[in-house]
Amino acid sequence: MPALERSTYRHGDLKRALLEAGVELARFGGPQAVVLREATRRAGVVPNAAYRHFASHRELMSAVRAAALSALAMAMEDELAALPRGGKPKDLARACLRAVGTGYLRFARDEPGLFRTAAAFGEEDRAGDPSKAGRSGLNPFELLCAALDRFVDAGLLPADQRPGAEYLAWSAVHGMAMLVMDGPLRALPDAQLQPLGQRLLQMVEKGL
Amino acid sequence: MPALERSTYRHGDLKRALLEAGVELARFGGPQAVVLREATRRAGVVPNAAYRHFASHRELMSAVRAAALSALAMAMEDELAALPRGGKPKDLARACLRAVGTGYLRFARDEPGLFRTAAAFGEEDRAGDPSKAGRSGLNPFELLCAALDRFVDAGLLPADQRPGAEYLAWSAVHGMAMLVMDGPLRALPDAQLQPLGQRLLQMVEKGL
DNA sequence: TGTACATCAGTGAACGCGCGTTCACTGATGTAC
DNA sequence: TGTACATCAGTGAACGCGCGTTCACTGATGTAC
Repeated sequence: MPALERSTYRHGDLKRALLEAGVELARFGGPQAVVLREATRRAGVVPNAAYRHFASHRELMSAVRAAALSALAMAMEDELAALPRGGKPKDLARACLRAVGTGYLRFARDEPGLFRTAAAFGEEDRAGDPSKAGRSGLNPFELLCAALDRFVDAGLLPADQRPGAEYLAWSAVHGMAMLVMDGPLRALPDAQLQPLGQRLLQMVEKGL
Repeated sequence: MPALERSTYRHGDLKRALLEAGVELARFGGPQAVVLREATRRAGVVPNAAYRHFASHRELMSAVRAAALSALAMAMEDELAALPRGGKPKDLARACLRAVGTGYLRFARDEPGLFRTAAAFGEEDRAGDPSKAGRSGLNPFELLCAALDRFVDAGLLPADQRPGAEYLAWSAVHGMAMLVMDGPLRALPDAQLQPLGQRLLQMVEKGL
């Protein structure tokens, strides 16, 4: 099994290459498609070479998932960054929560494979793992919590209703993300999906 | 590979036995665990015997999924049946929608493997397939739609808000079901999960 | 009522596949003298 | 500045596993005469 893309005996950056191959596999096939042997194939390396860098398939998978979570966090941050500056605090708080939800839904739509990988909760979750965070250093869940905290600060949500609210909001948005990815909303054109997503977020705002 | 549980050459009811074995596999391991060879093993039969009754693994899977959907529908109907008779129409309509959601969440909690199988939207969906329905003849989605129609009839939801509302409600409840099954709410004790589910349903009611 | 025969449910053996993982190895790299 | 050597990244070959599926078969059942 000679190396196809490489003239040197050493690869140079195999760990990164394997991770990138794994992410690419996840992108098109979801977590199921993250196959160690296929990642090594794409890196132009013999299967067991992976074991120099990952102790097991599980460990590679875990790294891929962290990358997917990080990408999701960035999609949410992109929406936050696109928000107009200034305005009334209440409007801003509303816009932030909406941006967080919109980013989540957009990522599920644009990158279903990566989204499914990020949402594969099966693997354990070390809190505060920076490899799962976006540019702000917050992971997707923390971004949601921060937006809800602003909601309370702006007086849009009674403080005694705050605990657990993150799971209510997350549920609503996560559910729609699932229906969009491989559920009955998969075939819905963007022009109809976009307003449906906004209605959902409005429901959360009003219902919290 | 002699039959272990059987003295006759013919099995007698192999199709049913395979389906039941498949459901049992799904119950404990989700859709991934529905393995044709294992189902035949449990039925005390040689692997290829399955092909007398199912054209492929896919077809067995599809039958198992229909059974899971049917069980889900029944869990929802159980909640509806437990509702007190009489009362004001508005209260009744609210209670119905809540019952539908509660049944959905309860099933996800009690039968995560079957729930994941029912929610494996990958397979195509023939509408009105009676094998996916509960005792009322309605499948889970149709039960939700019926509850929402009542909501409109009772004057709790403007008719122009009705289209698409099923996807908003479904999203919220489905999302929480996912978080409960293998997400961060998995470890939450029932005593805390129950009120959280009710808060979610209240959010949907208010937010629609 | 008894016998010949068609049907077809289940058998036995094998196929090719791809996976994760282990083992002993080889050879390029970089450091110590 | 040159050489000996330790390190360790990648090789080569193989392992056991379980899967879905195909083939030619066998033998119990039920029907037609």
